[in-house]
Amino acid sequence: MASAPEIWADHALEALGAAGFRSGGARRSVVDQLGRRACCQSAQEIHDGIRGDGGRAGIASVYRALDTLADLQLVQRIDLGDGVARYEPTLPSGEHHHHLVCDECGRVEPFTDDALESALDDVADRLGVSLDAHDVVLHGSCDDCRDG
Amino acid sequence: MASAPEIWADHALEALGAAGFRSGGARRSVVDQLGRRACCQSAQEIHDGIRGDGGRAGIASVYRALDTLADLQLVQRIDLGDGVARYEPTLPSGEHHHHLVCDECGRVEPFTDDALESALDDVADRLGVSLDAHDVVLHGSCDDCRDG
DNA sequence: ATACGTGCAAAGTATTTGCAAACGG
DNA sequence: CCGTTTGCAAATACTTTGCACGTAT
Repeated sequence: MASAPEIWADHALEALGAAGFRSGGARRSVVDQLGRRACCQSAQEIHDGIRGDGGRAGIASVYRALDTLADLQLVQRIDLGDGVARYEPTLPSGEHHHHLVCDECGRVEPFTDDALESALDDVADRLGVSLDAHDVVLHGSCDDCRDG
Repeated sequence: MASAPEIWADHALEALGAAGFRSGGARRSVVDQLGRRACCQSAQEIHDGIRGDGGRAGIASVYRALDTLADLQLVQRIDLGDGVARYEPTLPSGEHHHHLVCDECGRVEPFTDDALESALDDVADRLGVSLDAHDVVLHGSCDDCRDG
C-alpha cells in the first residue's frame, strides 16, 4: 500500500488538473518533492531536492507552484518563527500534526495530540470562526539539549 | 491602579538594569512603546510610534532592543505568517493570549481559552519538553468576512 | 495557434551588521 | 575615561515580479 504522502501527490496533480492548470515540469517537480516528506520543507529545500534528482526548476517557479498549491489548500504554509516559510502536504484524510521547535539546537519535531485538536475545535466554535488552517508551534528545549 | 502593560514597562527596565544593561534612549523608548499595547506590534510600528512621540531612534536600534528583550524573555516574538515579526510584552503574571488571523481581511484578534491552555500544558508534559513559549495562530474567516 | 508555464534577472521587503560618534556610569 | 549604546548606511536573506521564450492543449 502506498503511504499517505505518495497518495497525496496523485491527489494534488488531479486537483490541479481539475482546477484548470496545465501540467508543466516545474510544478510537477514541486509536487513530487513535497510528496516525499510529510513534514515541512522550505522553498530552498524543495529546490535543492529537485536539483538533486537531476531536475532544473527555477527558484521562482518553486515559489509560484507553492503559492498555487496553497491557494488550492493542497499544502499548508507553516511558520516556525525563523523567517523562512515552510510547506507541507494537506493530507486528504484530514490528519495533521503540529510542530515543536527546540530553540537551542533548532530541531523541529512533529507531534499529534487529540486533546489539543478538540480544544482547538472548541475554540473555533466558541469564537464563531471557520478555521481554514491552524498551526500550533511550541518553542522549548528538547530532551537532548536539556539533559544531554 | 496601573494596568498590566504599564507595570510591565517598569518590570522590564528593572530586569534590564539587573542584567547589567545600561540605560540608553533607544531601548527605553522601545520598552515604553511596548508597554502601551498588550498585543503584538512589529518593529516598524514600534519605530513609528517612537517617532510619533517625538523620539528619534534608528530602526536598527529598535531591532537590537527587541532582540535583547526577547533574550531576557521580557517579550515574546510572534509570527502571524505574513513574514513580519511582531512582539508583545511577557506579562509577569503569566497570563497570555493567542491570535486569530482572518486571511481575508487580515484582521488580528487576540483570544484566551483555558481548555486550550491546559491541553498545551499536557502536551508539553507528555512530550517531556520544558516550554519557553507557545504561540497558537489560528487562520480562518472572521464574522465580518463570512457573513457580511 | 494561443494562452499558460517557466527561467532568469531585477526589484522589493524585512532584518542584520560594520563602524564611528555619542553617551552613561 | 572606557565600554556600551546608538544611528547611519551597506549588506544579507527571503520572496516576488517583469519579461521573453518554451510548451501543453
